[in-house]
Amino acid sequence: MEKDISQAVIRRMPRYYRYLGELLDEGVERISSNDLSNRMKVTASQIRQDLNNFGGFGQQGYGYNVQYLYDEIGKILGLDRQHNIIVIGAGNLGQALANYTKFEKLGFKIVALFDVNPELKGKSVRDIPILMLSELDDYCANNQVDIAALTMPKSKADSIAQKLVDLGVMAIWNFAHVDLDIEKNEDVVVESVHLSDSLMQLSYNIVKNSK
Amino acid sequence: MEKDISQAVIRRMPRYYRYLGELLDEGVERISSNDLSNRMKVTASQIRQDLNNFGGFGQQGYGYNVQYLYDEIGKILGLDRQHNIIVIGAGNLGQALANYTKFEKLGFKIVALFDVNPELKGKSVRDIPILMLSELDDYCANNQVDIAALTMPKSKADSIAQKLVDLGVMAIWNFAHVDLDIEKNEDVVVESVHLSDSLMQLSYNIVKNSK
DNA sequence: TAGATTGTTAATCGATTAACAATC
DNA sequence: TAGATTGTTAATCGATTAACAATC
Repeated sequence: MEKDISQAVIRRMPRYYRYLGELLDEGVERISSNDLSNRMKVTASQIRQDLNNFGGFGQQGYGYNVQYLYDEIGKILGLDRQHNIIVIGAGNLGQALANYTKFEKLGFKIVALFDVNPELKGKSVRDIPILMLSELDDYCANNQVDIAALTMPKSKADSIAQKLVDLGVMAIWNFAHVDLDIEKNEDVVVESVHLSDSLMQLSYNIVKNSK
Repeated sequence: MEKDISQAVIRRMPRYYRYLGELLDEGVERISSNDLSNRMKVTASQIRQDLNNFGGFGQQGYGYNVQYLYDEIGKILGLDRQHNIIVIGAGNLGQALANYTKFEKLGFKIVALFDVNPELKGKSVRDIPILMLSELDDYCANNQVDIAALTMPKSKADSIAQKLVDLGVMAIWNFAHVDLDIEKNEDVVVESVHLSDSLMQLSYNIVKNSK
């Protein structure tokens, strides 16, 4: 296996991708690490170092071709393939995720939502069906599921995460306010969005600012 | 001003708070940095270093009193005061935020939602009123607003963020898929939740894992 | 007191920045 | 060719870990 690239670098890649997308929209064809660094408020050195973890995408004296770099970063991030997502929990957050058309443009397709509330049975969001949690096993057996997003209460998170892994889902996008037991398992990819943690960080900075 | 504490440390504080809360629920009275490190999968050294940025909360030979440490970290994170939040955009995500009772327990109270869609006029979520965006100026003039959460499309994000700052809101919780211009302004606290970035990071790790 | 565990200094490791030779 | 800018090595900076004296 190749040397692992640090998480610090990985975290910055989507941001590069975002800025390159904006440049494309503006019709910019090429950009130097220096110009990009001014836009993004990072050092040009960091941009060059980060990119060179994956290969030499630029050209001396010219800079980087925006479209080419955009596509290459897309490949690095796995955006050149489709990922099927199921959402566990069809409450507001689950439905919000299902309504984001942005994700689909990036190759992430939400294919079904699951809930325990019988009132939601038979309903759908943007043609994405809401199924009962009891149908989960069946669904996973008959459909390709790459990612499961957990938007249900944290008390259920660990058991459902374990069940999903048993059903063959190898990546969990966790919105429950806990660290999942399953994270200890190296083979499972877990990415957590801890909204209350984010809010506390915000709060810390408010307090700091007001001093 | 005291020496700034690194963002790496700040990011870890909510996680400590979370684990201490769980310990409290379990009725654990005291814990050593070593025992906590086993639970959290970090080094005991890091825990002690992190905490000592803010003061000596422990006692040699004893460890840390869970309740005391929990309260102290709460104060550090500004959870000992109430923060009023308005949410701009009353779509699924905005309503999902309004429905999280968890935030309120942490001192973050969502007081109003704003939208441009006239169909939402007069409606409410958990008794939190949905107001029209045209009422924003008035509302901010007559109510204490500490934080504004942006859940509307990114095309509107910069202009609304600027407006909010002009109205005196000093912190923005940004869910739009852009970096805000306002972030360059040192006085404004901006915390962004970039869901698509998070998904791309997840995707990178899927690709890496499948190799 | 003896044992445990912190607070803190010192050592190590990794990430960021600077510098510049290579080269388009 | 001259100028620009990369890719990459070296230097710096900061964060993490280890070690241990202080002390409960």
